[in-house]
Amino acid sequence: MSCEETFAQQLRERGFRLTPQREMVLAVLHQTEGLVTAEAIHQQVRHISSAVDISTVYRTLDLLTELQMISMLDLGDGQRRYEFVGRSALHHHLLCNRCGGLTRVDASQLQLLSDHIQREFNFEVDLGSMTFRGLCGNCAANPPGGHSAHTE
Amino acid sequence: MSCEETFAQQLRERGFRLTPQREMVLAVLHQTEGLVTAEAIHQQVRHISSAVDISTVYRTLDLLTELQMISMLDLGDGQRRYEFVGRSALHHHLLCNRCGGLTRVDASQLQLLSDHIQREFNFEVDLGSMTFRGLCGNCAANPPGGHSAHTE
DNA sequence: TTGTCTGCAAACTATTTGCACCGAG
DNA sequence: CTCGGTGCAAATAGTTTGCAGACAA
Repeated sequence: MSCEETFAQQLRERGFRLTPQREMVLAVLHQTEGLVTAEAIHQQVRHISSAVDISTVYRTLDLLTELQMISMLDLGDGQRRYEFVGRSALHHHLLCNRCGGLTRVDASQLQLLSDHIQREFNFEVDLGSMTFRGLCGNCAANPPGGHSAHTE
Repeated sequence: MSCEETFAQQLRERGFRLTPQREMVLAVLHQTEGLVTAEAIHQQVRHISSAVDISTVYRTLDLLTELQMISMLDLGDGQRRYEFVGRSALHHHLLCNRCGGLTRVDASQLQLLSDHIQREFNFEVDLGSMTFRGLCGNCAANPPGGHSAHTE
């Protein structure tokens, strides 16, 4: 079953409606490799139909997240990012607190961890939305103002 | 060495100054069990000195985070939370995407994972700031708009 | 038809920033 | 005395919301 059919079906099951706006937002996410902001999605959608409003994009993103067809990432930079689930293998991210660098990491190795958390805490981890914060090798090796300067 | 002495020393080493405002913010965090928002810290501090501004609190929180004396958590609800490092054993959190429930989990079991990421990706994970998003047992068992029909 | 969805515009709010004065070192 | 720190106030900006009309089912 195509992703659009899945979408339509899930909507129907819950009494939601399938609108062109929702189809367009899903299509953009489906076509996009990697993370996208709501703003970027909005621009893509306006490419097709210029009347679509950003608030509709937000509402649709909430819906798609709820249906678990996309995953939402909040990197803490004040701008959420979204990603189509199934676009690539399940993965999580490493985010450097200093330079903001983002590394994508295959999540298969976290399956054991996730299973453990499920059993131990009865909590269903969404591996796709996980972000590990810390310091990348580069920033860890070059601390800002090691002993004198504090230029940032 | 007390936490205040550590603080004073770290500031000196970097050419920063020790001000009453900074001492107060640190004291509040030191006394507080669990997560606090900047707003809550601000209120506590104003209890002592009513002239302290929230922007100073934010600037101090950035500084303390940089010095790794506190850890910053962004749960994605538009409000960051802070926590004194060493207040309790290193831990991470499980955040339910639906009900917002937060569970604190001892991080010792993640040490292996963290070591792995360090070796494999040369990335220094900050375990204390980690949040696993997903669904708590309760919400997973009671989906929203729950046509409570199928209870397999 | 009917009740959901949308566009519009205004609101929200946590956080940031410019600036002139203040005070720690 | 210096120049980093602070209070004040205004700006920022992503996201949310109220509402009346539009439209999928």
